[in-house]
Amino acid sequence: MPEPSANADFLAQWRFALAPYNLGYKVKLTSQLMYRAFQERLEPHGLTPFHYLVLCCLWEEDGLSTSGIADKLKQLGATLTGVVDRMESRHLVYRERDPSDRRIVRIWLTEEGRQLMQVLPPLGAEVIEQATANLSKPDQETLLRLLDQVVQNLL
Amino acid sequence: MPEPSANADFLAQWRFALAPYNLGYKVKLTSQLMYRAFQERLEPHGLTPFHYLVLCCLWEEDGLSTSGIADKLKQLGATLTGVVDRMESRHLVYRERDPSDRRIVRIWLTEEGRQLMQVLPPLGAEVIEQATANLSKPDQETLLRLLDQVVQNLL
DNA sequence: CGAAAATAGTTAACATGCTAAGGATTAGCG
DNA sequence: CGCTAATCCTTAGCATGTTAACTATTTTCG
Repeated sequence: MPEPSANADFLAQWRFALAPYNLGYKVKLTSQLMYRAFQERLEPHGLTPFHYLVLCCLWEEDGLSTSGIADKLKQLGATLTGVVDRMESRHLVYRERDPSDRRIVRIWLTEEGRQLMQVLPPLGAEVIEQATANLSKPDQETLLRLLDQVVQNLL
Repeated sequence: MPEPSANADFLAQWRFALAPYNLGYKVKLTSQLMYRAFQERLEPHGLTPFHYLVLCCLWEEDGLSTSGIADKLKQLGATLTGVVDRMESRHLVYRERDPSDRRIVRIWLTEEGRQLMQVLPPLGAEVIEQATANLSKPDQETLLRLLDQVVQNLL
Protein backbone atom coordinates (compact mmCIF):
# COMPACT_ATOMS: atom_id res chain seq x y z
CA MET A 1 0.00 0.00 0.00
CA PRO A 2 1.69 3.21 -1.13
CA GLU A 3 2.38 5.96 1.37
CA PRO A 4 -0.57 8.22 2.07
CA SER A 5 1.38 11.23 0.81
CA ALA A 6 1.95 9.54 -2.55
CA ASN A 7 -1.80 9.00 -2.79
CA ALA A 8 -2.50 12.60 -1.85
CA ASP A 9 -0.10 13.83 -4.53
CA PHE A 10 -1.74 11.60 -7.12
CA LEU A 11 -5.23 12.75 -6.16
CA ALA A 12 -4.17 16.39 -6.25
CA GLN A 13 -2.72 15.88 -9.73
CA TRP A 14 -5.89 14.25 -11.06
CA ARG A 15 -8.42 16.30 -9.12
CA PHE A 16 -9.97 17.80 -12.28
CA ALA A 17 -10.95 14.25 -13.32
CA LEU A 18 -12.21 13.13 -9.90
CA ALA A 19 -15.71 13.37 -8.44
CA PRO A 20 -17.15 15.57 -7.08
CA TYR A 21 -14.91 18.14 -8.80
CA ASN A 22 -14.98 16.89 -12.37
CA LEU A 23 -17.06 18.21 -15.25
CA GLY A 24 -18.96 14.96 -15.72
CA TYR A 25 -20.19 14.88 -12.14
CA LYS A 26 -21.13 18.58 -12.13
CA VAL A 27 -23.17 18.16 -15.30
CA LYS A 28 -24.82 15.02 -13.94
CA LEU A 29 -25.72 16.68 -10.65
CA THR A 30 -27.07 19.76 -12.44
CA SER A 31 -29.23 17.51 -14.59
CA GLN A 32 -30.51 15.59 -11.58
CA LEU A 33 -31.41 18.72 -9.63
CA MET A 34 -33.23 20.27 -12.59
CA TYR A 35 -35.01 16.95 -13.12
CA ARG A 36 -36.11 16.88 -9.47
CA ALA A 37 -37.31 20.48 -9.56
CA PHE A 38 -39.30 19.84 -12.72
CA GLN A 39 -40.64 16.52 -11.44
CA GLU A 40 -42.05 18.26 -8.38
CA ARG A 41 -44.01 20.61 -10.60
CA LEU A 42 -45.18 17.89 -12.98
CA GLU A 43 -46.21 15.42 -10.30
CA PRO A 44 -49.68 17.00 -9.81
CA HIS A 45 -50.30 16.32 -13.52
CA GLY A 46 -49.11 12.72 -13.25
CA LEU A 47 -46.28 13.38 -15.67
CA THR A 48 -42.52 12.99 -15.73
CA PRO A 49 -39.93 15.26 -17.33
CA PHE A 50 -39.40 12.79 -20.15
CA HIS A 51 -43.12 12.93 -21.01
CA TYR A 52 -42.61 16.68 -21.39
CA LEU A 53 -39.75 16.14 -23.84
CA VAL A 54 -41.95 13.99 -26.05
CA LEU A 55 -44.87 16.40 -25.80
CA CYS A 56 -42.57 19.26 -26.87
CA CYS A 57 -41.68 17.35 -30.02
CA LEU A 58 -45.33 16.61 -30.81
CA TRP A 59 -46.59 20.15 -30.03
CA GLU A 60 -44.16 21.32 -32.69
CA GLU A 61 -45.03 18.54 -35.15
CA ASP A 62 -47.82 16.06 -34.42
CA GLY A 63 -47.69 12.55 -35.87
CA LEU A 64 -43.92 12.06 -35.67
CA SER A 65 -42.60 8.52 -35.88
CA THR A 66 -41.03 6.87 -32.87
CA SER A 67 -37.65 7.07 -34.54
CA GLY A 68 -38.31 10.72 -35.50
CA ILE A 69 -38.84 11.63 -31.85
CA ALA A 70 -35.83 9.53 -30.86
CA ASP A 71 -33.70 11.40 -33.40
CA LYS A 72 -34.87 14.82 -32.20
CA LEU A 73 -34.10 13.94 -28.60
CA LYS A 74 -31.01 11.87 -29.41
CA GLN A 75 -32.43 8.92 -27.51
CA LEU A 76 -32.54 5.22 -28.36
CA GLY A 77 -35.63 3.65 -29.87
CA ALA A 78 -36.07 1.24 -26.98
CA THR A 79 -36.29 4.18 -24.57
CA LEU A 80 -39.03 5.81 -26.64
CA THR A 81 -41.06 2.58 -26.75
CA GLY A 82 -41.29 2.48 -22.98
CA VAL A 83 -42.08 6.16 -22.55
CA VAL A 84 -44.76 6.15 -25.25
CA ASP A 85 -46.28 3.07 -23.60
CA ARG A 86 -46.77 5.02 -20.40
CA MET A 87 -47.96 8.17 -22.16
CA GLU A 88 -50.49 6.07 -24.06
CA SER A 89 -51.77 4.54 -20.84
CA ARG A 90 -52.25 8.10 -19.54
CA HIS A 91 -54.17 9.05 -22.70
CA LEU A 92 -51.74 11.76 -23.72
CA VAL A 93 -50.90 10.22 -27.10
CA TYR A 94 -51.96 7.30 -29.28
CA ARG A 95 -50.08 5.12 -31.72
CA GLU A 96 -51.03 4.55 -35.34
CA ARG A 97 -49.20 2.47 -37.91
CA ASP A 98 -48.28 4.49 -41.00
CA PRO A 99 -50.34 3.01 -43.89
CA SER A 100 -47.71 3.86 -46.47
CA ASP A 101 -44.84 2.26 -44.57
CA ARG A 102 -45.95 -0.38 -42.09
CA ARG A 103 -42.61 -0.41 -40.31
CA ILE A 104 -43.41 3.09 -39.02
CA VAL A 105 -45.54 3.86 -35.96
CA ARG A 106 -46.72 7.47 -35.73
CA ILE A 107 -47.41 9.13 -32.41
CA TRP A 108 -50.39 11.51 -32.28
CA LEU A 109 -51.50 13.85 -29.53
CA THR A 110 -54.84 13.32 -27.85
CA GLU A 111 -56.93 16.37 -26.98
CA GLU A 112 -55.57 16.17 -23.44
CA GLY A 113 -52.02 16.01 -24.71
CA ARG A 114 -52.69 19.02 -26.89
CA GLN A 115 -54.28 21.04 -24.09
CA LEU A 116 -51.20 20.58 -21.89
CA MET A 117 -49.31 22.88 -24.24
CA GLN A 118 -50.99 25.81 -22.44
CA VAL A 119 -50.04 24.47 -19.01
CA LEU A 120 -46.62 22.85 -18.96
CA PRO A 121 -44.17 25.26 -20.61
CA PRO A 122 -44.73 27.87 -17.87
CA LEU A 123 -43.76 25.18 -15.33
CA GLY A 124 -40.60 24.47 -17.29
CA ALA A 125 -39.89 28.18 -17.34
CA GLU A 126 -40.17 28.30 -13.54
CA VAL A 127 -37.46 25.65 -13.19
CA ILE A 128 -35.19 27.58 -15.55
CA GLU A 129 -35.82 30.78 -13.60
CA GLN A 130 -34.96 29.05 -10.34
CA ALA A 131 -31.87 27.41 -11.81
CA THR A 132 -30.55 30.66 -13.29
CA ALA A 133 -31.74 33.01 -10.55
CA ASN A 134 -28.39 34.75 -10.05
CA LEU A 135 -27.00 34.33 -13.54
CA SER A 136 -26.87 37.34 -15.84
CA LYS A 137 -28.44 37.09 -19.28
CA PRO A 138 -25.03 36.89 -20.96
CA ASP A 139 -23.98 34.14 -18.54
CA GLN A 140 -27.15 32.16 -19.31
CA GLU A 141 -26.43 32.43 -23.01
CA THR A 142 -22.81 31.44 -22.42
CA LEU A 143 -23.93 28.36 -20.48
CA LEU A 144 -26.24 27.25 -23.31
CA ARG A 145 -23.54 27.88 -25.90
CA LEU A 146 -20.88 25.94 -23.97
CA LEU A 147 -23.27 23.01 -23.44
CA ASP A 148 -24.02 22.97 -27.16
CA GLN A 149 -20.30 22.85 -27.88
CA VAL A 150 -19.74 19.97 -25.47
CA VAL A 151 -22.62 18.09 -27.07
CA GLN A 152 -21.14 18.68 -30.55
CA ASN A 153 -17.78 17.37 -29.33
CA LEU A 154 -19.37 14.18 -28.01
CA LEU A 155 -21.77 13.39 -30.84
CA MET B 1 -58.43 23.06 -31.98
CA PRO B 2 -56.77 26.45 -32.17
CA GLU B 3 -55.44 27.71 -35.46
CA PRO B 4 -51.97 26.44 -36.34
CA SER B 5 -50.66 30.03 -36.35
CA ALA B 6 -51.82 30.54 -32.75
CA ASN B 7 -49.93 27.42 -31.78
CA ALA B 8 -46.84 28.55 -33.63
CA ASP B 9 -46.94 31.92 -31.85
CA PHE B 10 -47.26 30.22 -28.50
CA LEU B 11 -44.39 27.84 -29.23
CA ALA B 12 -42.20 30.70 -30.40
CA GLN B 13 -42.94 32.60 -27.21
CA TRP B 14 -42.09 29.66 -24.94
CA ARG B 15 -39.24 28.23 -27.03
CA PHE B 16 -36.66 28.81 -24.28
CA ALA B 17 -38.64 26.41 -22.06
CA LEU B 18 -39.27 23.76 -24.73
CA ALA B 19 -37.16 20.75 -25.66
CA PRO B 20 -34.78 20.40 -27.39
CA TYR B 21 -33.87 24.08 -26.88
CA ASN B 22 -34.28 24.45 -23.13
CA LEU B 23 -31.54 24.43 -20.51
CA GLY B 24 -32.82 21.30 -18.78
CA TYR B 25 -32.70 19.21 -21.92
CA LYS B 26 -29.26 20.52 -22.93
CA VAL B 27 -27.86 19.67 -19.51
CA LYS B 28 -29.47 16.24 -19.58
CA LEU B 29 -28.15 15.44 -23.03
CA THR B 30 -24.65 16.65 -22.09
CA SER B 31 -24.75 14.42 -19.04
CA GLN B 32 -25.93 11.43 -21.07
CA LEU B 33 -23.26 11.85 -23.74
CA MET B 34 -20.48 12.21 -21.16
CA TYR B 35 -21.89 9.16 -19.38
CA ARG B 36 -21.85 7.14 -22.60
CA ALA B 37 -18.31 8.22 -23.47
CA PHE B 38 -17.09 7.31 -19.99
CA GLN B 39 -19.04 4.03 -19.95
CA GLU B 40 -17.32 2.95 -23.17
CA ARG B 41 -13.95 3.40 -21.49
CA LEU B 42 -14.99 1.71 -18.26
CA GLU B 43 -16.68 -1.27 -19.86
CA PRO B 44 -13.42 -3.24 -20.28
CA HIS B 45 -13.03 -2.96 -16.48
CA GLY B 46 -16.58 -4.10 -15.82
CA LEU B 47 -17.42 -0.79 -14.19
CA THR B 48 -20.02 1.94 -14.57
CA PRO B 49 -19.56 5.68 -14.15
CA PHE B 50 -21.38 5.58 -10.83
CA HIS B 51 -18.86 3.04 -9.50
CA TYR B 52 -16.20 5.61 -10.37
CA LEU B 53 -17.99 8.28 -8.34
CA VAL B 54 -17.99 6.07 -5.28
CA LEU B 55 -14.35 5.03 -5.81
CA CYS B 56 -13.37 8.72 -6.02
CA CYS B 57 -14.91 9.31 -2.60
CA LEU B 58 -13.13 6.31 -1.08
CA TRP B 59 -9.74 7.05 -2.71
CA GLU B 60 -9.90 10.38 -0.94
CA GLU B 61 -11.14 8.92 2.35
CA ASP B 62 -11.49 5.18 2.85
CA GLY B 63 -14.07 3.78 5.24
CA LEU B 64 -16.78 6.37 4.65
CA SER B 65 -20.31 5.52 5.73
CA THR B 66 -23.02 4.91 3.16
CA SER B 67 -24.66 8.16 4.16
CA GLY B 68 -21.30 9.95 4.05
CA ILE B 69 -20.81 8.95 0.42
CA ALA B 70 -24.43 9.82 -0.32
CA ASP B 71 -23.88 13.29 1.19
CA LYS B 72 -20.70 13.90 -0.81
CA LEU B 73 -22.41 12.91 -4.06
CA LYS B 74 -25.78 14.42 -3.13
CA GLN B 75 -27.53 11.14 -3.79
CA LEU B 76 -30.18 9.28 -1.82
CA GLY B 77 -29.27 6.47 0.54
CA ALA B 78 -31.33 3.92 -1.36
CA THR B 79 -29.31 4.62 -4.49
CA LEU B 80 -26.04 4.02 -2.65
CA THR B 81 -27.28 0.70 -1.24
CA GLY B 82 -27.82 -0.68 -4.73
CA VAL B 83 -24.55 0.59 -6.14
CA VAL B 84 -22.50 -0.67 -3.19
CA ASP B 85 -24.22 -4.05 -3.59
CA ARG B 86 -22.90 -4.32 -7.11
CA MET B 87 -19.45 -3.00 -6.24
CA GLU B 88 -19.24 -5.54 -3.45
CA SER B 89 -20.14 -8.35 -5.80
CA ARG B 90 -17.29 -7.15 -8.04
CA HIS B 91 -14.88 -7.19 -5.08
CA LEU B 92 -14.10 -3.49 -5.31
CA VAL B 93 -15.29 -2.66 -1.78
CA TYR B 94 -16.55 -4.42 1.32
CA ARG B 95 -19.03 -3.41 3.98
CA GLU B 96 -18.35 -3.37 7.68
CA ARG B 97 -20.70 -2.32 10.46
CA ASP B 98 -19.20 0.43 12.63
CA PRO B 99 -18.62 -1.09 16.10
CA SER B 100 -19.13 2.22 17.88
CA ASP B 101 -22.45 2.99 16.17
CA ARG B 102 -24.17 -0.08 14.80
CA ARG B 103 -26.52 1.96 12.66
CA ILE B 104 -23.55 2.87 10.47
CA VAL B 105 -22.12 0.71 7.67
CA ARG B 106 -18.64 1.71 6.53
CA ILE B 107 -17.44 1.06 3.00
CA TRP B 108 -13.80 0.01 2.61
CA LEU B 109 -11.73 -0.40 -0.53
CA THR B 110 -10.37 -3.79 -1.44
CA GLU B 111 -6.84 -4.00 -2.88
CA GLU B 112 -8.37 -4.13 -6.35
CA GLY B 113 -10.47 -1.07 -5.64
CA ARG B 114 -7.39 0.74 -4.39
CA GLN B 115 -5.28 -0.25 -7.40
CA LEU B 116 -7.85 1.22 -9.80
CA MET B 117 -6.84 4.68 -8.59
CA GLN B 118 -3.84 4.44 -10.93
CA VAL B 119 -5.97 3.40 -13.88
CA LEU B 120 -9.33 5.15 -13.94
CA PRO B 121 -8.69 8.89 -13.49
CA PRO B 122 -6.76 9.05 -16.79
CA LEU B 123 -9.83 7.55 -18.50
CA GLY B 124 -11.99 10.23 -16.92
CA ALA B 125 -9.54 12.83 -18.11
CA GLU B 126 -9.87 11.51 -21.67
CA VAL B 127 -13.62 12.05 -21.59
CA ILE B 128 -13.15 15.60 -20.32
CA GLU B 129 -10.57 16.28 -23.03
CA GLN B 130 -12.94 14.99 -25.69
CA ALA B 131 -15.88 16.94 -24.28
CA THR B 132 -13.96 20.22 -24.09
CA ALA B 133 -11.83 19.75 -27.20
CA ASN B 134 -12.58 23.16 -28.72
CA LEU B 135 -13.23 25.09 -25.54
CA SER B 136 -10.64 27.56 -24.31
CA LYS B 137 -9.34 27.24 -20.76
CA PRO B 138 -11.33 30.30 -19.64
CA ASP B 139 -14.47 28.84 -21.24
CA GLN B 140 -13.93 25.53 -19.42
CA GLU B 141 -13.59 27.36 -16.13
CA THR B 142 -16.67 29.45 -16.93
CA LEU B 143 -18.68 26.30 -17.64
CA LEU B 144 -17.69 24.75 -14.30
CA ARG B 145 -18.46 27.99 -12.47
CA LEU B 146 -21.88 28.39 -14.07
CA LEU B 147 -22.78 24.77 -13.32
CA ASP B 148 -21.78 25.30 -9.69
CA GLN B 149 -24.04 28.35 -9.56
CA VAL B 150 -26.99 26.46 -11.02
CA VAL B 151 -26.44 23.67 -8.50
CA GLN B 152 -26.35 26.20 -5.66
CA ASN B 153 -29.61 27.71 -6.90
CA LEU B 154 -31.33 24.33 -6.92
CA LEU B 155 -30.03 22.87 -3.67
C1' DC C 1 -36.92 -10.53 -59.75
C1' DG C 2 -35.13 -12.35 -55.62
C1' DA C 3 -31.94 -12.17 -51.91
C1' DA C 4 -29.46 -9.40 -48.74
C1' DA C 5 -29.13 -5.20 -46.22
C1' DA C 6 -31.27 -1.68 -43.84
C1' DT C 7 -34.92 0.31 -41.17
C1' DA C 8 -38.55 0.45 -37.54
C1' DG C 9 -40.19 -0.95 -33.39
C1' DT C 10 -40.41 -4.08 -29.58
C1' DT C 11 -38.81 -7.17 -25.90
C1' DA C 12 -35.79 -8.73 -22.18
C1' DA C 13 -32.34 -7.97 -18.84
C1' DC C 14 -29.61 -4.90 -16.20
C1' DA C 15 -28.15 -0.31 -13.92
C1' DT C 16 -29.44 3.80 -12.06
C1' DG C 17 -32.43 6.93 -9.28
C1' DC C 18 -36.57 8.07 -7.18
C1' DT C 19 -40.37 7.66 -3.21
C1' DA C 20 -42.23 5.41 0.62
C1' DA C 21 -41.98 2.33 4.22
C1' DG C 22 -39.89 -0.59 7.67
C1' DG C 23 -36.43 -2.46 11.10
C1' DA C 24 -32.47 -1.55 14.06
C1' DT C 25 -29.93 1.57 16.65
C1' DT C 26 -28.62 5.90 18.91
C1' DA C 27 -29.61 10.60 20.71
C1' DG C 28 -32.35 13.69 23.14
C1' DC C 29 -35.59 15.15 26.48
C1' DG C 30 -38.75 15.29 30.35
C1' DC D 1 -34.73 5.98 33.38
C1' DG D 2 -37.95 5.40 29.83
C1' DC D 3 -40.12 7.08 25.89
C1' DT D 4 -39.97 9.63 21.61
C1' DA D 5 -37.48 11.46 17.83
C1' DA D 6 -33.88 11.04 14.79
C1' DT D 7 -30.56 8.52 12.13
C1' DC D 8 -28.89 4.73 9.26
C1' DC D 9 -29.61 1.37 6.04
C1' DT D 10 -32.35 -1.65 3.40
C1' DT D 11 -36.31 -3.18 0.68
C1' DA D 12 -39.96 -2.81 -2.78
C1' DG D 13 -41.91 -0.79 -6.69
C1' DC D 14 -41.72 2.31 -10.53
C1' DA D 15 -39.45 5.24 -14.36
C1' DT D 16 -35.76 5.91 -17.18
C1' DG D 17 -31.91 4.46 -20.30
C1' DT D 18 -28.76 1.15 -21.94
C1' DT D 19 -27.39 -3.15 -24.94
C1' DA D 20 -28.53 -7.04 -27.55
C1' DA D 21 -31.62 -9.66 -29.95
C1' DC D 22 -35.82 -10.43 -32.33
C1' DT D 23 -39.82 -9.82 -35.80
C1' DA D 24 -41.79 -7.33 -39.58
C1' DT D 25 -41.31 -4.44 -43.39
C1' DT D 26 -39.02 -1.75 -46.94
C1' DT D 27 -34.99 -0.64 -49.73
C1' DT D 28 -31.12 -1.76 -52.33
C1' DC D 29 -28.38 -4.26 -55.41
C1' DG D 30 -26.75 -7.80 -58.53
